[in-house]
Amino acid sequence: MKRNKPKYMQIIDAAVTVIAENGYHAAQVSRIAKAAGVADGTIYLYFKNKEDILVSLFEEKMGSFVGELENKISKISTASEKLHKLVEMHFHHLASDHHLAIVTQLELRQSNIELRVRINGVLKGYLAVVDHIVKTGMESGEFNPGLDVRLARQMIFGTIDETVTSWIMNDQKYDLLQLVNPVHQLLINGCGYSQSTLK
Amino acid sequence: MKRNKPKYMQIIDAAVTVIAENGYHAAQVSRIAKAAGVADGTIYLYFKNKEDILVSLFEEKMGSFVGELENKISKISTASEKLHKLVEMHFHHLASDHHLAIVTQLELRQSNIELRVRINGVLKGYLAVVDHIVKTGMESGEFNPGLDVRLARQMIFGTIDETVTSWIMNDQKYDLLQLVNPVHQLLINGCGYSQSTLK
DNA sequence: AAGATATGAATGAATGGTCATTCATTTTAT
DNA sequence: ATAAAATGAATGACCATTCATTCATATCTT
Repeated sequence: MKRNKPKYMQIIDAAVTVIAENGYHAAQVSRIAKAAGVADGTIYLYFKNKEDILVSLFEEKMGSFVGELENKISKISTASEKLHKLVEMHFHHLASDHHLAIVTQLELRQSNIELRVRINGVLKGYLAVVDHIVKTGMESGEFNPGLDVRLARQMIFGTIDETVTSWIMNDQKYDLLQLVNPVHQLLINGCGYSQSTLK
Repeated sequence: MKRNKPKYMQIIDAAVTVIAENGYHAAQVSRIAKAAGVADGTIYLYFKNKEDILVSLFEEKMGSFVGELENKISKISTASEKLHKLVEMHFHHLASDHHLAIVTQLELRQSNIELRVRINGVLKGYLAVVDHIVKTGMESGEFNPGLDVRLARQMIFGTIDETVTSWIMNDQKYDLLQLVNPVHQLLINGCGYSQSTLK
């Protein structure tokens, strides 16, 4: 019903820009409307309320990303290489859209908890991909078979997320994609000294 | 001047409780005042504004923790054991005060970016401890000498933080302290298969 | 020692600015 | 001509902050 209405996407894109450039608190509905070239009231023809804009934004922008991710990763055989691709795609996705990166890493997190629970729902798909990689690695013998899958997932997601957030907070002064290899290396081998330091 | 005024701490403790139990948005100044057994106006004798309560809260509760951390860790010789102690103290600090854990992991993050920058200032001390551990390990040969210290810090902090946040979001259904060993193990050896799986 | 005076901590009702949301009306499409 | 979509001014709820006033305690005066 709403997916192929042009105004729907117009409003979402305007919201990303307004929130990224002015911050969550200054992102009044009327400002988003103006940026979308639409009347305030029009917003409410497409979204239940202001929060719904935020969740929809995340659903639209992240939902398709997870699809792509699943697709690309399914074509790779080793767990280590799957993980490498995950890190690369995650970094690329956000490095190629600074506005979206600011919104997801900083602004969206200012939402209340009820909203964050809904956002977590969207994240579930992403985390399922991580879990799958971990399980694959454990079964193939690439990864430690004694791993706690939940913990491994939390390490992988926590590390990637913290890396991106730091990058954003440092005004994207360096190239995020250059960190793909070292981050992947850290996830596989940790801080400890390891024989196989080459990818 | 303000540190030994009883009302100051009274208000901070009330704020932790009110915010943890009702959420940031429902934590009106008047509610905090009532919980502290104080008039609304009194708050403004001790705090510049509402945000100042939040930052002060974090400064008070976290500042002393970093001091303790530095102290304990300086008495340990190996980097791996230092890291183990860091994880243990971090988990213990939050597992022993659920209200504080909710406030730091969920509620405090709803603050605006200006405020988060101030919060990051407080965190700097904590992150310096992490950096120090990483450098120690690299010098002693315990850790991979090719590590990027910033990335290693982000992995360590990101993993710990994500683990605590997940624990909170799952209503603290399991014992956080039981995760100290596996998390430490993950940080040192990563997901990969490693000879030394015992601590 | 008793009263007079000063201090500043504490109070809480009132204020004022902000914005999300609504809806009567207009415009566009079929 | 009818329905559907869009408009944007008006509304009203919300809540941080203010400030005139109170009150308990300390200090001074005789």
